[in-house]
Amino acid sequence: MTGTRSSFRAIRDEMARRIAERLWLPGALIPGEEVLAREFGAARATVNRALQELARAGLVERRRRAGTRVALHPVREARFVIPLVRQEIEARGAEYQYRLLSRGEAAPPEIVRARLGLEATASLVHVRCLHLADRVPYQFEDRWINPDVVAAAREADFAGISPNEWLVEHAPFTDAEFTFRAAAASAEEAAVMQLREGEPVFVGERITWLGERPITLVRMVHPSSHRMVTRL
Amino acid sequence: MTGTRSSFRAIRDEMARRIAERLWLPGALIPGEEVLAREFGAARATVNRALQELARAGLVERRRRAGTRVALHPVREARFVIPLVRQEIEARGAEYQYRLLSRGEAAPPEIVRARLGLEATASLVHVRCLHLADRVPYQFEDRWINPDVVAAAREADFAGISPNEWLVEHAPFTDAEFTFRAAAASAEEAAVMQLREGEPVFVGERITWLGERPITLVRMVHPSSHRMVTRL
DNA sequence: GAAATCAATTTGTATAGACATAATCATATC
DNA sequence: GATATGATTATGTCTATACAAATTGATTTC
Repeated sequence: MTGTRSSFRAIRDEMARRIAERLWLPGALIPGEEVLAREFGAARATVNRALQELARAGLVERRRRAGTRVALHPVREARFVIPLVRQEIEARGAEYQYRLLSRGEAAPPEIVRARLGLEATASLVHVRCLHLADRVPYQFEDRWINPDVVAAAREADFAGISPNEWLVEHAPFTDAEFTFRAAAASAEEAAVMQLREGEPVFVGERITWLGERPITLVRMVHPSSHRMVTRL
Repeated sequence: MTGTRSSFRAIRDEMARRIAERLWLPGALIPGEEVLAREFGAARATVNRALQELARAGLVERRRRAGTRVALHPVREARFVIPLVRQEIEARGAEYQYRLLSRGEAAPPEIVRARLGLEATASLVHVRCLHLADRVPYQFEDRWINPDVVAAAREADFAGISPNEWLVEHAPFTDAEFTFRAAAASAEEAAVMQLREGEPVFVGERITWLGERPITLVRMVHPSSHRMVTRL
């Protein structure tokens, strides 16, 4: 193939094709970087970059000295973009509205201790609000903020700006954990979202940390019409 | 910082720290690669690699000639690993069981045409089965396979091996679309999963293609105790 | 036969240098 | 003033080379 216009993209795609078309069978050892570099008429570093991308995508597994082999069970991973609710709604061409439902401070141990791993004495800022798309409830946000990390949260006015967006501006994070599941709407959720109690809802939860310190826990409740989609 | 042990990881993490701690503010232009290379005592290529990773993670935005700036709205993305059901169950230390419920061929237009975009005449292999963890229903799998792409699916014996695993072995794919949502259990789903009708279930759907040609559509139904979790 | 040791091999990473590419800014032209 | 043009500059990519790190396989030692 010498003479072909090479680039790590072209090489990566060609190798992905060979895997997809089973020219390189699952579990099989593929040629070493030097051999491939000669075949593609490129430097080893270029082939290396292509292979590293395939490895990151889960198509191949690489080990020093052992070489590179086609993944037996392509443990593919799906990536979901997590935008701001407002952007998500506006991207659909819908009108965005925001409504603050309640705001307070509390320290329920099942949140403070069990979920965030904080001392039982720590009190948290608690905000409940609703995001609407074309005047229909889109997401109910139930959020707890740790003011020991984000002191300004005590004074923040969440009537005009959602805690979602406020935190993006004021509280950088280094780590996050996402959970998604189905649940039955509680009486409160049903009332707020204009659903019947017990109706299925799609629930996302996110905890974020700055280093070791938890910043915020948020529970996001969507009606069952909500879909989370991604393309690999 | 010359003299510090450098590596693209160390440089990447140091820059991530500066962003997290707001030494580099959102929207701000950060120094160019050459300057950073001098500061870190590394080659420009090394700084480049570090910056590319930060860009991929969504922490910075880079444009030729314009330079690199800290992302204003870190549109973070969550990555979910999609393993085989069996691996998922065994990874929890639970006993895996598989049960074939039905197997046939049909061509319902709402699947053939509307979902897969095939000619109305195309008939599909239809498999329904159940995956159990410690003898409790874990996932109900309702799958349609396009035998025009995977001819062997017509003869495959799905009593011993789940279509899930069979397809991984026999049908490579190049593209996939994932959808997740909450729904109410249908009468059939409730019966199979030992739930009450209308109870919330967590539903995943996946369509895969080989090039332009659809391979399979699968609907995966989990009880509402199911959680899909990821970190960062 | 089991354990320890060592050499060989493959990927991982760093580097300097080069050119490509895209976008910006200033300038010239209509 | 609006539009084209071109120089400039920061990032994008490739190359050749070098050494590091991990792991295998063979060899030696007990």
